[in-house]
Amino acid sequence: MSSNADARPRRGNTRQRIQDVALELFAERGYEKTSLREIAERLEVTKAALYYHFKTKEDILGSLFEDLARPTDELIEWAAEQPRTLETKQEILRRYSEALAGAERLFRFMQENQATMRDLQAGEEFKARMLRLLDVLREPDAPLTDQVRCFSALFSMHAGLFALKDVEGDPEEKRRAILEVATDLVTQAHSDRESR
Amino acid sequence: MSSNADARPRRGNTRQRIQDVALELFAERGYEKTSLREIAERLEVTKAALYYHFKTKEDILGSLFEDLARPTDELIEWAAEQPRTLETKQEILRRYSEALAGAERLFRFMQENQATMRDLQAGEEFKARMLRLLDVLREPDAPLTDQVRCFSALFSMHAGLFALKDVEGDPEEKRRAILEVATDLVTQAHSDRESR
Amino acid sequence: MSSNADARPRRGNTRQRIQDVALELFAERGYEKTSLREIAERLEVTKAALYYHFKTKEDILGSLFEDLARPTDELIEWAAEQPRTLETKQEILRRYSEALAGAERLFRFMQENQATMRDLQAGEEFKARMLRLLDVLREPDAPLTDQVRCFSALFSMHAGLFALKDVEGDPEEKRRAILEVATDLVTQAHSDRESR
Amino acid sequence: MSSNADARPRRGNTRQRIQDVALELFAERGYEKTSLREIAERLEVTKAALYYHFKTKEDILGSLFEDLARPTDELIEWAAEQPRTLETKQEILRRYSEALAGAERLFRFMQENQATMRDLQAGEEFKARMLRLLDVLREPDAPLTDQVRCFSALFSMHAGLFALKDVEGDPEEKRRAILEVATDLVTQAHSDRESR
DNA sequence: GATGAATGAGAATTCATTCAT
DNA sequence: CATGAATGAATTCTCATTCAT
Repeated sequence: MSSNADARPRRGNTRQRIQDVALELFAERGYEKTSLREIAERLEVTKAALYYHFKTKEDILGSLFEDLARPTDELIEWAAEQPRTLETKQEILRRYSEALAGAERLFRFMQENQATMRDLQAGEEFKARMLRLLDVLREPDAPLTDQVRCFSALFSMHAGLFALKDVEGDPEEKRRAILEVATDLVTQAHSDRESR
Repeated sequence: MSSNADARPRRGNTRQRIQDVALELFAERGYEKTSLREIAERLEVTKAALYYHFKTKEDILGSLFEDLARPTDELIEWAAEQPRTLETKQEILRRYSEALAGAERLFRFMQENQATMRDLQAGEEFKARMLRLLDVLREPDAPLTDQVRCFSALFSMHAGLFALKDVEGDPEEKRRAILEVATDLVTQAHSDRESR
Repeated sequence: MSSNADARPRRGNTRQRIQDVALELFAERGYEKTSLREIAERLEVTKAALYYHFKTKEDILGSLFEDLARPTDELIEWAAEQPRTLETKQEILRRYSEALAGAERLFRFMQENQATMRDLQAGEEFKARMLRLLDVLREPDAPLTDQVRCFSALFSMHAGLFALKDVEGDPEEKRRAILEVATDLVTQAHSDRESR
Repeated sequence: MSSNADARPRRGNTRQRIQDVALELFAERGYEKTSLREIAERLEVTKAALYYHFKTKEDILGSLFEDLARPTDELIEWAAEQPRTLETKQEILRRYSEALAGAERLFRFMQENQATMRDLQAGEEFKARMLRLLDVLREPDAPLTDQVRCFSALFSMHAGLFALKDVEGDPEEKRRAILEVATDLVTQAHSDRESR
């Protein structure tokens, strides 16, 4: 019988707690403006303790991506193998929307710290993934507007995550609205194919 | 014979040059990662010279907004006074697209440094402007999806500015494609009004 | 044979050493004219080390007060509880004179950096203490001259600490002479009470 | 017809105005904490203008002493020539008290910025004057206590200038009270001479 | 009698990182 | 698994001062 079910969960989970607090602060105040001191203080450990668990500051961020972006990664992997049908595309969006919702803070962080992401290893990787996803959605020889539509669909899903924060109602409802619009865009882009 | 042909061209333009270099670096490397030392070095002046022209680092950024975002400001002002017709909305997008193109680096900067913008005075102001613009485009009692469409239109215009950079072809063509998609979205949102 | 006889004696005493050197320099050259660089250099540590031990420059000074002015504080506490007899007053002066001698450099510092003290937290606190001490010595309804005498007694004790430095003889003898004059003044002020 | 009788008295008096504002700020916030920028701003001129009138910051302060401390200087000159009678001493105190009142801000400044004064030329000079004044008051072979009394008298007059500020009543009355106490002290010191 | 533009030196402070214990 | 103590490099900013105009 484990000793502390809901008591202060200290112990093997320090790594986890660092990640939690780090993500919270990174998302809240930005990567550069969050210092390791702050993270350590909020956790009531010393800065040196952080270095026991992670090699560098960038590493902490990296670990967040590894842990939180994996579902997204798998989704993209899966998507790349599907046939390029409309149904597939729609399903991809549906799943991507959920993936985003599941790691909201992380994606919000990315959205708001793009300049920072650019020279972080995790940033490069993420950008590559996005492009692969885009490649699944769009038709290479489609007119520019349709390409934009696909891009727009993706981007709106990202941005919607937090930009609609101070707009209105129930988050889940909003998510579905965004998904609907994105699906519309991709559908339209897909349909244009035939009329060419 | 004029005294300094190519000698130190230290005329009244230093302030301008600071702004130029600052915007360049801010956009390129991000606000926090750009130090005043770098700006000064690139200009071959001392850091103190920057402080002769601007009170703080934030002030430099602020001045960029004042100078570059004014056309946008005036556009929004104008937009707020127009009747809420479809044509108006389309015209607004058209003009906004141009305004964005005219201050591309600045808007790219904003897009990529949102976390930073959040606690800058200029950030607050900009956000407020965006919301006003959104208010002109959307119908307050429209269904959520239509609201999202309007938001999406705006956001895609911003993001498109630079996110399409590493995608393809002629910038002007891309801009028009983005504008077209945005217009579609707003048009669709507007038209839904009747079918309610 | 212990490992570092005269090697870097970098034990737990750094904080102390900072305080020592800081007080020395603050008293010698004034608070503003003493830079953290100087303190660090004289200690052969880096500036950052100072910040490990103290949050700010003002904090270093604050800590000196906390450590050195405590005896004085306790004395004032004690004084406030005594009956307002002449004997008490004399005893207070006697003790205060000793307290001053025990933290000579600190009081000299205060005396010579009043302008600085004014906007330091420690300054406010000290002033409040002085007024409380004065309140114990003087009779609230005594004539103005007697109030001045009490104030003068106190002030002379402070100033004497260092102003007599370049005057003459044995410090301890001087201290006693100052105390005697101060006692005279307070005694006179107290005696006047009856003749009113 | 003169153009500006009571209008902004600009013109030949800038030097004066600099001195006024400088003294005001020096006394208010301390010498080091007062920057030339502040002085210039309050005068609505540029820093460079200050340098037209004074060679350095220290020079501004120096000029204040030259202008304001001259009466004191003359007094001391005069005092040094008088016979060493009790009446003389009393007269000296009386005059000195008035001299102090006439340049209150300057003396307050000195009192509160002793650490600064120490390495200013004006500081050295002033200290020398004080010692000469002290030499006129005290008897060289008097017991230590009596020497202290003289010193105390002088010092109380200085300190009283502003330390009694937050104590009570009418300034002029306070000045007289201080003078009275100082006179008492010197008288006592003088009288002891006989009883030796 | 002043300004506009700049500089060189230096201030306080913060940060990511290291390492012996 | 962690801390205490420290560092080196950087950062933003301020100051007294200079000088051509």
